[in-house]
Amino acid sequence: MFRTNTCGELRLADINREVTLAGWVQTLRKFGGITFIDLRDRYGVTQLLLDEVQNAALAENPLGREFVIQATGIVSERSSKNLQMPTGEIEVKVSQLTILNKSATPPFTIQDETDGGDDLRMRYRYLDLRRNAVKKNIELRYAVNRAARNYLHQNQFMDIETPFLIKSTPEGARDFVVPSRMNPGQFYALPQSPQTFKQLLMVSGYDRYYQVVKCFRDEDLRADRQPEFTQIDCEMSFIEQDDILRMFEGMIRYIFKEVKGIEYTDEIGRMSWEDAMWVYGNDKPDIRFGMTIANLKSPIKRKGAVEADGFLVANAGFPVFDQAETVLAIAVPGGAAWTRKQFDELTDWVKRPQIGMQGMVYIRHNEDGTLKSTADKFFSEEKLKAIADFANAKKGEAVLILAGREEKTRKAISDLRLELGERLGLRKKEEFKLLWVLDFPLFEYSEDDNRWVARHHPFTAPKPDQIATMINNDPSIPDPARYLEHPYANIKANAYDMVLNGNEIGGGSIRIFQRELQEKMFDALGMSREEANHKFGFLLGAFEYGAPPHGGIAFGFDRLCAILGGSESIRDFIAFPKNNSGRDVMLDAPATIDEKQLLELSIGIIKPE
RNA sequence: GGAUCGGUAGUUCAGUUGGUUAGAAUGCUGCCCUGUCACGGCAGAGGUCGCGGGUUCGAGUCCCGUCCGGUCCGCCA
Repeated sequence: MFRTNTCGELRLADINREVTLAGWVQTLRKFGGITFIDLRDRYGVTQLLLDEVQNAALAENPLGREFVIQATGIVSERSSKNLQMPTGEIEVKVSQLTILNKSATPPFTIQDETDGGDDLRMRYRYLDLRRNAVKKNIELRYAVNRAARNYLHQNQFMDIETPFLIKSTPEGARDFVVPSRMNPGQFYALPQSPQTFKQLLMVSGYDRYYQVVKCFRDEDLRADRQPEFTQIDCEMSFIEQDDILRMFEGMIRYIFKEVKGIEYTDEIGRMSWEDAMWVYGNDKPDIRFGMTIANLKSPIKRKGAVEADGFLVANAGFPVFDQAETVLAIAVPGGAAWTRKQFDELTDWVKRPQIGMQGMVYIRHNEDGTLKSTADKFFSEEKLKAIADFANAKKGEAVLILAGREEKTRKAISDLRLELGERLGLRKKEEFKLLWVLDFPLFEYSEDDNRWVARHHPFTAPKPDQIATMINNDPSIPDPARYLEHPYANIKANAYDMVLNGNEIGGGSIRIFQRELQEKMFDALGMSREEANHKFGFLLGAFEYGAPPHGGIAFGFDRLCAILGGSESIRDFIAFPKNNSGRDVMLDAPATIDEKQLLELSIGIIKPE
């Protein structure tokens, strides 16, 4: 037998057994007569003890870090124990040691706290994966995968594979393309998601489908974005939105329980997209903390906003506010005690190009009830008090106010809110808060193309009571400046996102399942009938042969794992990730290919001048 | 496409106002050590300061270009 046990399982109860272990040399600790070896495998670390005889043999064939060895010996109680490690009460007194393979000195230490930088770790990813810290992420990923599959299987979902070599449909993200040798000049595309296939499976009657599947998008990357990533992709027939929400609340609860041991019993809130944007400035709000946004220039009363004079800041003779499209405020706990320097630092933060605000106005609501502001000149203390009250700023808090163009200011105050939440320690890693965001707009207006684009994707159904609005109105936009007045601007989609701690972890929709409505959708997106037929004729055709009502959802598997693992970066949860230029630095891919290969593919390289 | 931070020993980093022979820790090599587990002690090797150009009596340090890596915006669901 190659090995009788793993390096993680021997205990006091195994004393006096003869065992054989195999693994990697983690460390060597040599003394005059004896040597200790920490032997590591996937399951743990066990200490080996070499006596004088073995030690002498070691001089002939020296060991080094990461050598692969096999050791046979007797399990013994240690004379000095290490209770930090599970196997710390025993050691194996080696009688026979075989070097199975040598190792070069690794370029970084294979420890929990490695001395290797990211680039180096990625270049030697196979060594990095030996580290406990990375291994536990990969294990967590498998646990999430297993839990999702178990739950879906228990609920009659079927895993059905769909092709990777498909047709390019430039709508949404850029496609990765693959040249076809047998069809010169023609290309496959890699799927951005199995969207149309899962819908076809619904037409075929496989009424509950799922897949843990790779998807590909040729767009620029981030810490939480990879060119190839994994989705838990699901679709169901004969359901309404509520059925899907409940089914997948069940799944996420099951995952929390199985993977984290957390019973997530709280009701999962449901918030409309409009409310999310209004109260949090963001369509994926982090609801672990408050600091909700008050709109100082709007008369509209909303959930979470205190009833007050909405035009609080209008016509005060303060040009910054008067000229702004919108004026938004948040209240920061403890902010009244901040120094001038702290406010200046935060002002610089919002003025960075990434945020791009001109400045920030603030009001201190002091503990003694007085109010002090950078805009004192324009507002009486009563007015400041009214603003503070409207922004829900209690004594000891500060009101931070940003003013400017609607969209930019809303994004800025949302970023500011998240930044402050981070700085004040309100975004606790070990706290998990789920939320559904519902009723997204079906369309977004594209200034570049002066047409509507699908916010989610072109197969998303409008709310049932808005189908008529869509059917009965011409999608064309006569005056781009007034696109908001077009009936299409207000059509809401039967779409939903699941949000966890301010991250979109899943999103989906009820789909269009009737040919007429689907054609109308393509019209609305400015796609001619020919173009629609060329790109999606197969789907439109399928809709003529008894397509059932259906809908689905897809979860970002890598991101879900990262959040459950308490990390910002999804790369730690992917065995072989790419860097932020889309490169695999271990393989050094992508790479050029031979002239001969290019010739076979009928491809020439155009050099930009 | 843009912004920004970084690149110095195998590795992680320090390097003052431009000034003699570029340092530390760790890793590596050798010797000593029978209870370590971040073992300890002594000695030693190890550098194209990313690359190219410029300014200067003199550049790791200043300037320009370029390559590589990180983060973000645009983009992306």
